[in-house]
Amino acid sequence: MGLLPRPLFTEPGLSLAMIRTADKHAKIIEAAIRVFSRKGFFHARIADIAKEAQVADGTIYLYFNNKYDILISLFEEEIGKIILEVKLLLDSEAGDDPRKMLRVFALHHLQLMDDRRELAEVLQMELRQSNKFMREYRLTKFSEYLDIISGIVKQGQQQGIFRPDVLPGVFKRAFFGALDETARLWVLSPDHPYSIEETANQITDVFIRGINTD
Amino acid sequence: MGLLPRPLFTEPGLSLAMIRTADKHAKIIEAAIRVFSRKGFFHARIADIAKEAQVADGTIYLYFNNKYDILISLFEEEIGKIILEVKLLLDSEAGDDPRKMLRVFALHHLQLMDDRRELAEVLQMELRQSNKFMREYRLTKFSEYLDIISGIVKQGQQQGIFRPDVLPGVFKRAFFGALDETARLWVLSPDHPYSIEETANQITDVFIRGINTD
Amino acid sequence: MGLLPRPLFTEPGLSLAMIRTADKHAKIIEAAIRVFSRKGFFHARIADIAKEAQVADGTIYLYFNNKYDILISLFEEEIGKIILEVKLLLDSEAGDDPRKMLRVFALHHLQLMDDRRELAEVLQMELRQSNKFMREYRLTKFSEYLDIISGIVKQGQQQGIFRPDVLPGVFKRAFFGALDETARLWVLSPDHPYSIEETANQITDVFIRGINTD
Amino acid sequence: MGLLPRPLFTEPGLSLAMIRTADKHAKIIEAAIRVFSRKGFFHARIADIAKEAQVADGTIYLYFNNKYDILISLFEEEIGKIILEVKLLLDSEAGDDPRKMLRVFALHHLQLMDDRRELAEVLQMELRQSNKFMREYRLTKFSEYLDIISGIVKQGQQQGIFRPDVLPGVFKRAFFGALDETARLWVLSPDHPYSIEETANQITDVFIRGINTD
DNA sequence: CATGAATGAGTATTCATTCAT
DNA sequence: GATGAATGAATACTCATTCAT
Repeated sequence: MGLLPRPLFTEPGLSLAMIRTADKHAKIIEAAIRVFSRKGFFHARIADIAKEAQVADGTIYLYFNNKYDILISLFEEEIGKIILEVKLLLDSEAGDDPRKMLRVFALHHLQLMDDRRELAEVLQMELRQSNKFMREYRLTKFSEYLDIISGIVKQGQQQGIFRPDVLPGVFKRAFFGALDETARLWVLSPDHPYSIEETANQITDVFIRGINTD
Repeated sequence: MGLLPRPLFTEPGLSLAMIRTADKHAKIIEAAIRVFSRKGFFHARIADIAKEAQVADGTIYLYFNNKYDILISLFEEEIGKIILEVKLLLDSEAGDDPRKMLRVFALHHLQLMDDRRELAEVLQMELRQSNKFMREYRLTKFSEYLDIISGIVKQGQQQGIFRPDVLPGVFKRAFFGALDETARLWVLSPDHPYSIEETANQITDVFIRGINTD
Repeated sequence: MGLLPRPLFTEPGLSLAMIRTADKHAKIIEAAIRVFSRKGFFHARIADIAKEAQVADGTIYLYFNNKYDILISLFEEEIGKIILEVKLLLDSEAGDDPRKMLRVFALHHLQLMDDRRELAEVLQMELRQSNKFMREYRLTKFSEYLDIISGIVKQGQQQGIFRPDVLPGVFKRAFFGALDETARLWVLSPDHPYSIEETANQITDVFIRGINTD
Repeated sequence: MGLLPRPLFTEPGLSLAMIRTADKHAKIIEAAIRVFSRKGFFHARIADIAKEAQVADGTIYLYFNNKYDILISLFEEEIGKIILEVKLLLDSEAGDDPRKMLRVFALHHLQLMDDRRELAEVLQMELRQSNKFMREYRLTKFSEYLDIISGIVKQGQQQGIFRPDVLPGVFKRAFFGALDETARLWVLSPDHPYSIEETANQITDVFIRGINTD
């Protein structure tokens, strides 16, 4: 590294075609986020997504098996990105302090839901709605996201900072649920009375006090 | 005339027709809960609900304006019942202790979600899913349900038991979200590793420690 | 005759029940005229007619076999009345002059269509629309109405006033069609530029000149 | 490049796609004429028209907005064609003689109604039936058709052949009504006792004598 | 006779998906 | 790969008619 980076499009194994392909795939996902957030999954039409992505209806089926596959892919890919983001942030900003880590996680989650309103709506709405269909699918990335929380808890317990009798598997759901239900309010009524930081701190405070030893 | 007591069914406000009407209405709501939980709102057919309720398709439209109206009615009526239940329980079992009250609320919520799995699924799924459509509707009953929590918090703050800097409006969402996300897991995978009581206590412990003064 | 007329309701064979029956029958026909004219036959609902007639839906089926039967009855009865009216008028006002008779017929027809707008609409619209179904039915009264015209023509030919080579069976349709198409315009756009008398005269003038000998 | 002539199907304004599109549109209109004439507008099912046109149900909605739009398009297009036809015929066969023109118009109208029985039925039936709905629509083509008649009358009046006191706006409706009511009989009972030519002449005779100066 | 709640057959329209070009 | 015209299955809702009261 440090030498001239090879231009992306000449890199072996990443042909022009593959880039174009990746482009279309991404364009469709992005279009789907906008359309799903605007109309909801069921009321969104493939034609809407195609128009938004500036491709033909049929083109979508070159990249996805069916409408539902777009939703699943969207979830896994976007949550995948979020996981990378939050892990990076935890490394760079929270040091080894589990309390700080929970704070960083909470703030990041709420900020994300506020910054990327359309994505938030899709994750909020459809993640739940689709319970029924999600049963078959393993939402592996979503589990991975929740496991960041339980990981923090375990680390805090090993450090003796968090009470050992708290079940990490219960805590992760409670913590995530608390954050997400709060964010859901914002999606519904965008003018929130308290700032994101304030809210994130309020919630984290309660949970940290709740889990601290002594 | 005048001597004979009027037969019960002519008593104003409770005619036979009204009883029959109430019956059908309830039968349809109950059928809808089962069908929505089985297939989800969008995949549920009016014909399915009619069959399940043992009425003709058209009969449903004598009691509800449209498919969506069934969902809304179902919400408001069922949550209305839950509110009555939990308020009664708080009165009879929690005395004036806000900590006890949170515990009772949590246990009741989780138990309900576990006992009435089908209703739980509908509330879980469709409450979220329908964000899009709910915007127009005021989910008044749902707000009322959440306000029970903030009411408890305020009472605790007045008694000096809970920290005054906790925002009841944030706490109510966090607490509800924590409970509901936990219950959601059970709806998806019914075999939960920990008992309901244990889980309810874990969550309430965290929140009570988190909100307690000192 | 000349003696006291027996009151209708005591006349043997015309019981109170029969009168009430006749009342309901008439009320329904009148309601149907209003509703059909407002919405057209197909869009009119039995419930609309029942409401307009202030009877229960089911009551209609005590007096008519089905929706279509109302339309047919309406036609035959109303046209029956019109025939009586116009024949009376011809007797009293046209003497034995076939030219005068055509004039009276034309004026009466146009005036009727103008005075009873709702009936006019039904006759105009549905008479045509229902071609398909009318095929089975013999619209005997309608034929009788047209035959008044051909009767006049024949009389005029016998008197040597009208050309003998005019076919009465063709003339009757042409004359009626001319009047009715004119009236149809009024039903559509009620503000007609010329008076009814003027229009009736214009049309009759053309036809009388057209059929007069030399 | 540049030497070879562009293949026909890339010629702007007449692509293969456009030809195919025109085909389908026409096929559907033709099918609709047959089906509407057989069953009437209201009893005709979209599925019937699709089957008759040998396309899928959904295909119809690529060319028309809804069922009613098919009827309107059918009217305007078919009457448009008839107008062209009759104008051509008037030019080639009637010279400048308004009497001859009326004769040509009458014969053409009756012949058309006889030759194209199915179209005749639709125009007869539905044109009337749909009064109610037609009010919103301007039946521009139909007006144009009637205006051919009033145009002839005006021309005759300018030439001093027709009486100046005849109102062209009344005459056009009377003449059309006479022809159309006659044709309606044939649609109902196809075996007409007199030939088309004879009937056309009878009617035109009456009207020409009726409108001639002295 | 009168009622009106209940019935269930009937259908226009939508839209995910395919496939010939 | 890309297109978008064509497909046809799927379904909420209406309303004429019946019949128990």
